[in-house]
Amino acid sequence: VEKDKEACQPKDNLNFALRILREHNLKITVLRKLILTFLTSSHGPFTIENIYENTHKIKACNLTTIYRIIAQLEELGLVRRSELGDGLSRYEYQCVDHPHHHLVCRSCKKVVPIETSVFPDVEKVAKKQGFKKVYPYFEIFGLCRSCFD
Amino acid sequence: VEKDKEACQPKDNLNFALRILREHNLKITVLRKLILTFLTSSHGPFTIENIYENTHKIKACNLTTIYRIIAQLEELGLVRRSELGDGLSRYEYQCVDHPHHHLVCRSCKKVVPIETSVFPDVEKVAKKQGFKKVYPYFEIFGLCRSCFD
DNA sequence: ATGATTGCAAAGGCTTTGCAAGGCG
DNA sequence: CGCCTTGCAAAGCCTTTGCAATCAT
Repeated sequence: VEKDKEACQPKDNLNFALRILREHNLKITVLRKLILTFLTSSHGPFTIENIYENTHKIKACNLTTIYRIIAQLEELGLVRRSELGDGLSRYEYQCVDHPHHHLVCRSCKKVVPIETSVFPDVEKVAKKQGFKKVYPYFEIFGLCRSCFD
Repeated sequence: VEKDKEACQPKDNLNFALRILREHNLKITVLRKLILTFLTSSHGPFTIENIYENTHKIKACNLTTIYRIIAQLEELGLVRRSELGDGLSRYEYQCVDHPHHHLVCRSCKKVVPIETSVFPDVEKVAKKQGFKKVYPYFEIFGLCRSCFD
């Protein structure tokens, strides 16, 4: 999915996502809206469990359904998946206007966003290696102050 | 485990690893040696399955054992784990003299090593975010030419 | 009304654990 | 010989699948 620039203003993320759903003939169900509302208004990334808990306290639902909806959103490019090294996938709303990398604490999984501009050569290096496309999103691991002894 | 600089010459990786094992009172078993020989002489990263297949064709062994040995090697800092996004952990021998990042094709999982010198600001940026230590190893995802339509 | 979506139960796939047998030093 | 290591079987966990019931348009 190619997103329009103008659609990514903070408050429009939810509406943009709903539009994408409609364009793909996907119905605007209560659960989809709840999940998207949560993701577009919170800083992630979140585990499936996180998303399930948040959603479930508002409306009874099933873990399986969360898995399915998130998979669809990822497929549509509305959600980005991150692997932080503990075997749990994490997800966050992906806004093309605010691409960023993650600085991740290996121990406590604390996540700090880092501007993509910090690594200006990524694209160039990738091209040189024969890559046609690189994602402006990756995880850099380390230990945050409180986890470093 | 802090590694000595002089120990990381290509042909010494195996001996270095064996020394580390001894220093930790871990026995030099046939399987441990086979796995380390494979890892120190091949370019990774490899899945547990990869390692198992390679080892098993030389000596009958059990998948469980491979998991256990690799976990120990990772704990010792001799092996580095990578998550490439397909749910399978991958491992490669980690030599402090040759830290590098991975450029990974999201589709075919092809891996190209990238010199850490290409991203000189990583450390600085991490420090500014309150991180005491960052690993000079991370994965950058993209699509290689053959997988890009 | 009708095709998409959800819940529930079960199956899958990778990984870990328990325990007895075997191996290294 | 004594403790570490391995094999085997079973359990754990997260995730996916099948199918019938329910919902959005």
